[in-house]
Amino acid sequence: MDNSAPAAPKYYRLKEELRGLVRDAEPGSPIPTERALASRYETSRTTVRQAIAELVAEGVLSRTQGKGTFVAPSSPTYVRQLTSFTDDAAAQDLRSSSRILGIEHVTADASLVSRFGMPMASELTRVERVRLINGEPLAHEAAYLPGVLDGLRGHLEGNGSLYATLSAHYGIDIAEAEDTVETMVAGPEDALLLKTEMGAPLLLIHRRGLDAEGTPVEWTRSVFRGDRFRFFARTRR
Amino acid sequence: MDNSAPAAPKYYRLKEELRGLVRDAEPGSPIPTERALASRYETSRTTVRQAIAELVAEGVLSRTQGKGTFVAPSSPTYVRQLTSFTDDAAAQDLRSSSRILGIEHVTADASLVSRFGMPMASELTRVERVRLINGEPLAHEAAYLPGVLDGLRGHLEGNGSLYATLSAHYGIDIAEAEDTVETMVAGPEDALLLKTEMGAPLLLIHRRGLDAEGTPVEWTRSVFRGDRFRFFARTRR
DNA sequence: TCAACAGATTGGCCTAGGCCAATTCGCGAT
DNA sequence: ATCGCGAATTGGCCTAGGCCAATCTGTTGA
Repeated sequence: MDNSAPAAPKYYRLKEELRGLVRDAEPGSPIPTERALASRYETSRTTVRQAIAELVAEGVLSRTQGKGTFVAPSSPTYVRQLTSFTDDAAAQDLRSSSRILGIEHVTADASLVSRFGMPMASELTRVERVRLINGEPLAHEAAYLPGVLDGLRGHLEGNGSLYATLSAHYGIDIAEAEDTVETMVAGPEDALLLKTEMGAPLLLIHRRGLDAEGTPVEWTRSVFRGDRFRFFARTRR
Repeated sequence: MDNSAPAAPKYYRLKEELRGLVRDAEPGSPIPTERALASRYETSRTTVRQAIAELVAEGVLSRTQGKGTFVAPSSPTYVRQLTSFTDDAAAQDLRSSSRILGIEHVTADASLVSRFGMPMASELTRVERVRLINGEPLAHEAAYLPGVLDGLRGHLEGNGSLYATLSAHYGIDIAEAEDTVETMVAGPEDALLLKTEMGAPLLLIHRRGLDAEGTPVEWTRSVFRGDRFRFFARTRR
């Protein structure tokens, strides 16, 4: 009779069931505890946790040890359109900010030179930051810039925009950017920095920034939360 | 003493351990069975399975019920660069092909019209396909094109390229494309069509194709396997 | 020689429950 | 009232093992 969906695993049916229950619920409102759900749906906590885990990965739910599981606040989805994080956020009426994890000078690694086509600069500046939207972590990125940029931290703490700072204080203008977008699974460090869970899907973006002459002047590795983020591109043939 | 990584979950340590073992292994070679690994590492099968599941999601391993778990063949990573799937594959020396799931005429839905800025065409043509690289499924996509395109199936079965067919037989030339890229988790249908696992990370891409006058002439929803695929974009300010 | 069948093997899914850590709540002392 | 402490609650992680389905393997019989 019913051969439409006979083989769907139990955790998946539960997941979709929960998704339906949550759809009309107030963001931030709690859902029943795992033990309660296991009892209500006559299943084991393991199965409930598997269903919840995928909904968390999709950004539908969020959970905290000791507190409970909640309907995820519908965080604004940040869309990457232009080349500057700060400009993009402003264009979407989002408050952007950054937490600087470190600024340091590094010597040009062979892999950096070859993989990213940087000119043979013996010294590079590395800027590692967490990018926040409305106070919530969205991305973790490390930018490499050729040369020794003195006083960069001070300038960055001022307005936050790397591109604006580079243009105003160092005469570096990024005219063109090449982005490569791929998926990634969150490890412990990513989970911590982005306040997400291990195993959550992330977007890994490598960017090469070029100036007006086509010379590479930036290479950045960014990791974005898979929920809360979309990448936009316009291509002409 | 050792406060470097005291709190890393067991399944994660096992995952990285396995990743190391597999790094130098021949693609396609089998790894020990889940039960054997559980015994060797003095853990439970549940924990082993969690470690393997993430490695499968990353494309490092692949497994089949009844057969075993294997080092994933290092599938070529398809990179989306231009606007045409067929052209991109050719540029990367990959054999591309398509499996047509259905071609049908649909009446313009309000959501289609509003969300994608299609002109008010009462009739649309919907083309649903699975795109393959070297015979392996890479993407599942559904394209909507304005108007009733007679004989489309025949032309598509000929060369496979939708854009080439539209240009040659229907006078439709896509000059510009707008892509939105986001993550997604594989459900049962996606897993089946793309020969991947439920819960595996996917890339969901919505494309709006415009002709030389800027009129929308295509809207496509594509789901790509998260391993095996990268998206490339070049942006000028 | 080869086909068919029976058992063993392997991953897919699930159960039942334990211990720990983070958080919350209530009660008692100040 | 308020602070502090301990118990209860909740998610995080793990164990041990069961049943099923898909696959493989060896044996048996035509």
